[in-house]
Amino acid sequence: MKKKAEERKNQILRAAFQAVSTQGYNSVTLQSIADHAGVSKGVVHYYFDNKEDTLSQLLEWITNKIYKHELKAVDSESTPLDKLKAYVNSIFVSPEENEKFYKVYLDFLSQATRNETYRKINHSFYQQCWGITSNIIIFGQETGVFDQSIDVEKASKTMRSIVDGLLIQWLMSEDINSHEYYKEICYQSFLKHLKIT
Amino acid sequence: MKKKAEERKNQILRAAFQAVSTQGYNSVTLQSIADHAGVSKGVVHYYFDNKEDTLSQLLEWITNKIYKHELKAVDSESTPLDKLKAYVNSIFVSPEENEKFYKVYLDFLSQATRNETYRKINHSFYQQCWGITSNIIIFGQETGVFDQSIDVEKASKTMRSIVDGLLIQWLMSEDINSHEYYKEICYQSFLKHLKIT
Amino acid sequence: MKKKAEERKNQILRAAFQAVSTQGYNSVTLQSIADHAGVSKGVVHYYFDNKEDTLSQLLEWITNKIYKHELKAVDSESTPLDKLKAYVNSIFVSPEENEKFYKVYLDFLSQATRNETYRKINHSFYQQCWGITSNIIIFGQETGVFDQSIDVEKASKTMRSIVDGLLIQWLMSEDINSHEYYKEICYQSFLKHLKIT
Amino acid sequence: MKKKAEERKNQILRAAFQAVSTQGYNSVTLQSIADHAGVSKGVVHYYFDNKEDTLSQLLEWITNKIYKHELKAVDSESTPLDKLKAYVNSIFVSPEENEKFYKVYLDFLSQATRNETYRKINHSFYQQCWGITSNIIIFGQETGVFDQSIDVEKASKTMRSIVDGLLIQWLMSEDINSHEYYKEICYQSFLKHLKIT
DNA sequence: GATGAATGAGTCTTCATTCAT
DNA sequence: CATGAATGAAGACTCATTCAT
Repeated sequence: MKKKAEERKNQILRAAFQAVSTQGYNSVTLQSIADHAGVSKGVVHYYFDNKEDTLSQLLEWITNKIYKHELKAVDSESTPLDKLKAYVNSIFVSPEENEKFYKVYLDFLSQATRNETYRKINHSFYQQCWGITSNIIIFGQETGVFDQSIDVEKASKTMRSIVDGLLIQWLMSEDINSHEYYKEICYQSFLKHLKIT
Repeated sequence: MKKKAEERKNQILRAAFQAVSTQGYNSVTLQSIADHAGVSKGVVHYYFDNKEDTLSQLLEWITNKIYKHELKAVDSESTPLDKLKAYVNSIFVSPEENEKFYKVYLDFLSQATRNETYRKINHSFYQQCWGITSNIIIFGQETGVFDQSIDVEKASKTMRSIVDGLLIQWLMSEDINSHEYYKEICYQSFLKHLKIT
Repeated sequence: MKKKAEERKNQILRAAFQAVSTQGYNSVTLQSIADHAGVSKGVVHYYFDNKEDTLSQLLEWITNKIYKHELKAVDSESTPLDKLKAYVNSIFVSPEENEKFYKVYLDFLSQATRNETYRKINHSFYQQCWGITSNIIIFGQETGVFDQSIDVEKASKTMRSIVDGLLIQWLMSEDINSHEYYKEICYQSFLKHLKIT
Repeated sequence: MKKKAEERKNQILRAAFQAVSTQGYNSVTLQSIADHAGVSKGVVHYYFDNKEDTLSQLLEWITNKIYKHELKAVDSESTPLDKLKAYVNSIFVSPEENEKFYKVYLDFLSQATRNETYRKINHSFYQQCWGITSNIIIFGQETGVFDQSIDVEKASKTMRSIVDGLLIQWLMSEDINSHEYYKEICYQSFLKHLKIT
């Protein structure tokens, strides 16, 4: 029985993701989420306390999915450079995916500036992201591929900032097909930053 | 008479900035903007067509102010490195100022993903920002301070992404006093990126 | 379930009729309609798209009711003259009823001059009214009671104009008790017009 | 000085007529009336107490103008039949004029059902209209052109109802070019009613 | 568990009216 | 006299939330 409830929640979260991505955090209605999920409005309230609860669980769910996706990609490679490449590839998936996710993610960032719950969830996500790059950098330093003088913490923050910042610029650009171009900038910036010797 | 109207609009835009920064783009009400400006609700409608008009003019006004502020800071220095330093200083003004502006700015970024008007205004802002760093980089290359091989366009995008990305991470951090720390990361990342010779 | 919704809509339309009759088309508020129906404001919006939708459905509902009432009265008689008499009786029901309906009807006529939806609904109503009198006239001509030379279409238009025009004059008169007098004028005008032989 | 004020008021009333005809009684704003008159909003309030005062003076002004127009037309003819013809002609002036006036007039009728001031003004207008036809009928009876048995009061009411009713039907028709047709119906109905011998 | 009818708080928006200049 | 800036009351509409079925 528990399983069924879990599935139901996932179904609603998936629907919520679609709905928020299309309509935006503030324009989205519980009715619209219910419609996307193919259930009635009451169901959403049955599985979630209220609108904010629904959406904060969505943030947790989606950031966790993204993190796992990135982690898996990095783990499946064995050299620092391959891991770095895999990381960038796992982030710049496709214009469609990135657009959908970053629209929602920007909404949450915007909310998080004034909502402690969201802020904390997002902070955890950042820590996970920093963790991935930290591991890559340390591994690279240990194997002599990356510059020894790099401050791991600082570099991780810079790398995350490049990812977020570039994808935001891409979203704001007039040309959605510049996706590949921004991906390139990201990877080259990473390399430059880690001063490959 | 025209002057008075212009002042009135600025007064309302200042109030709107305060109100949006505190309450957020979507929670802000025209009533609250009017309250912040110390005028009646009707006045806002007298000077602006509607809520969206008010807020899009706010975005234009605030990004323009920020751009001019950065430009002035950079122009007042004469060497590439001083200009770079001045640019970073003009961005990382103070925790209070940065928090206020970036809260509002994130709100607008979030809106811009689904609103062409906002997107365009923000795109113009980006072009202005890219322009500032491009000039610094080219100047540095001409004077032999920065690496000749740097792709100016790409570097400018990376630099803007570092600024945005770091300030977002700073906003999300638990420690608002890490402002100085993030500023440092920004400057060091810039230097590393321009491969000072 | 469908039936309940239908009843609810009728309940609201009845309430809307009362409200419009009392306050007038433009002064009526959805709140007032809700009050008259003994429901909350939201209910009206639940069953109708918006104010105009509510009121245009009211126009359709009320004109249809009037038409059916007139038709039934005429159908229950068997001679042309009796039908004519029944028609007049079905129109001039009582001062209270006529006042209530014609106040609302004048409101809609006034709206219909600038609103295609209302104009069309009202045009349909006119066609139904013309149909009733046309049938009476043709029946009268066939049975040799009415003048053969009467142009059925023209006569129907004149007859409807006499009904509308007289009831408007009655509404504008200082003496609401002149109802019977205006009814008499109507019937006599009809007879004169059909040149009873 | 008095003359200038009178002209000013007329200028505003003319503007109000245009504005009401286009936008409707309830949609019209004092701003729009001021715009049509080419003056500022304040001016309207200077010459009229408030919106209702403006519009009730408009009703008086416009009905008076119509009455004088009809009276003049009738007075310029010398035989009963010519007077009757002239009366119809003075009413069915042109599609444009009739449309403009009857839109406004229907608005006022609709208001008059719940506003004593308007009702009285309109009742006076009706008395004037009845007066015109009464005179024609009596003149026709005296000269032996019309049926002696006609009840003058009743016939006048019927004749006014035919005018109002037909013009309303014409306004509601899909074909605004049927103007001539409705005029014909009006004249023929009048003749039929007065039983020309 | 699921549905969707009902509620009502909260906002934008319009506009008559006032009044200082 | 004329202007138009300012006010604020009023109303349509949205939607999260509740709850009876």
